[in-house]
Amino acid sequence: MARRTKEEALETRDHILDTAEQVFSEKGVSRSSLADIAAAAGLTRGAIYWHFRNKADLFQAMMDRVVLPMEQMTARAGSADHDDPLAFVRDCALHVLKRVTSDKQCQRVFEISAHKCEYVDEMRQLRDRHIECRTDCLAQIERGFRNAAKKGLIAPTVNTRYAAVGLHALVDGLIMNWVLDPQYLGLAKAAAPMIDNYIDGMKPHPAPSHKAAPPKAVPKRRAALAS
Amino acid sequence: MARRTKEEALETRDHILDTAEQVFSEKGVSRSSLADIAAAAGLTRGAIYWHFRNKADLFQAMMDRVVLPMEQMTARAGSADHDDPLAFVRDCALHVLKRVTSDKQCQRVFEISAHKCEYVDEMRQLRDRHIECRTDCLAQIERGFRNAAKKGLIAPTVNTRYAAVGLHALVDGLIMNWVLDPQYLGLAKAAAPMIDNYIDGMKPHPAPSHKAAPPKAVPKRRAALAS
DNA sequence: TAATACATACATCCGTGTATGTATGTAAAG
DNA sequence: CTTTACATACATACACGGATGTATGTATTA
Repeated sequence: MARRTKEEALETRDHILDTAEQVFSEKGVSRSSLADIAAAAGLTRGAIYWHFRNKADLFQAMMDRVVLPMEQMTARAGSADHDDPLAFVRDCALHVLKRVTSDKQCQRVFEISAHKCEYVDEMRQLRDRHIECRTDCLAQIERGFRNAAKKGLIAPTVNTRYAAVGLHALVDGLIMNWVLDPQYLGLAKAAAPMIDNYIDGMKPHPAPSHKAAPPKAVPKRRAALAS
Repeated sequence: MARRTKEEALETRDHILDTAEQVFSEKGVSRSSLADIAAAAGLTRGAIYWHFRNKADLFQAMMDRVVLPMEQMTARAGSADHDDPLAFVRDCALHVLKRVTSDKQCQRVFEISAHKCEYVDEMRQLRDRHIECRTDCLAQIERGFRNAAKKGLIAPTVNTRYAAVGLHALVDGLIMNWVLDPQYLGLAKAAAPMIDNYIDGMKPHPAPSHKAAPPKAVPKRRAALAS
């Protein structure tokens, strides 16, 4: 073969990334050679080395396709211009979970990053980025919680920092465990009741006050938890 | 050198495992050669091949030293012979978290299994075991919750299955995130309030009933969450 | 014609597994 | 109590494949 048009070259690049996802998912990152990926893509290593500097660069590009849009979802979870900040945080968490369960590519990439790669050496920058992203995410959630606390939507005894860390750990733990073995839980259906279980636990105790409920029709939150 | 006594041989074996922990933690499992480990231990590959069949066998032995005792902790979280099953589940979760934060070896091994190895090929059996262990753990937690529900310690609207999955995901997520970067959270101090936040959210709403509280003095659970 | 988009070919290194060497402990035979 | 014989606990040496990076070839295309 030889040179193809720029469009086709971009298709080739995407095809390499798609194939890399599958090969990484099957054999793990470090056990996947560039020859494996090239063969699975119907190409040779020459094509890969043309589009990417090395395996780490290829891996990075593969991650970016999923992580970049995902980061945008959490970036505004704590924005102050909502009349129900608590529900907004809830919806953001659910959006992330829905995304993972519905988007196969997202699922594969999360599975790879969680259980099929090692955060060392070149991948270490990925770890640093992961931590940075987590810090931002936690800050957003906590902002949302603090806004909710000001409006009396959260019991004043709740530590918003710990509550934010807890929610993040809950969502993160659910994703990690689900991608490890998707059939351990119908996550798509369980997501809402589980998140609500956590969120509702933060609300003031006395009664499901009539002040907070009416604005948005969410009557069956707790009822959905019934077995 | 030559043959040493059986005692010394066992010491050598343990020393190899200790060294493997450190090397794996630094370079990741797949990038650590047996030569690296041998050199770091002041030995040669011959010694390793004497005590272990190959790297996978060595890794397995390293994991067993931590995982086996850990599995015992969760194995009886749901036993029915406690008057406060809910508090017992809580204590089990806290014990696990305390262990991770206080036992350096446990911390390193968890870090390796979470972020420094790939669950593929030979390691796949480790994945299967991980899943099996999780299934048992979930069953125990759910049993504890059901026992608590019978005693009215949990709101009847709570789905015990989802609640168990949630608690496990929370603890798992906390551990994974903490070993990734221990300084993101003072886990030792945050553990109790965070677990209590989750557990308390499951309790019946109307009032901190006088029927359930008196048996064990747990007056300040929610207060501990105050910021 | 020159840059592009790959394929092909080559040199190098690294890790594994195994085979072999070797010195010591251990136990039975004398 | 020696001596012999064998198993143990490693160290050393070798053969092999496999992955990487780069250099070069080649057919398009702009």
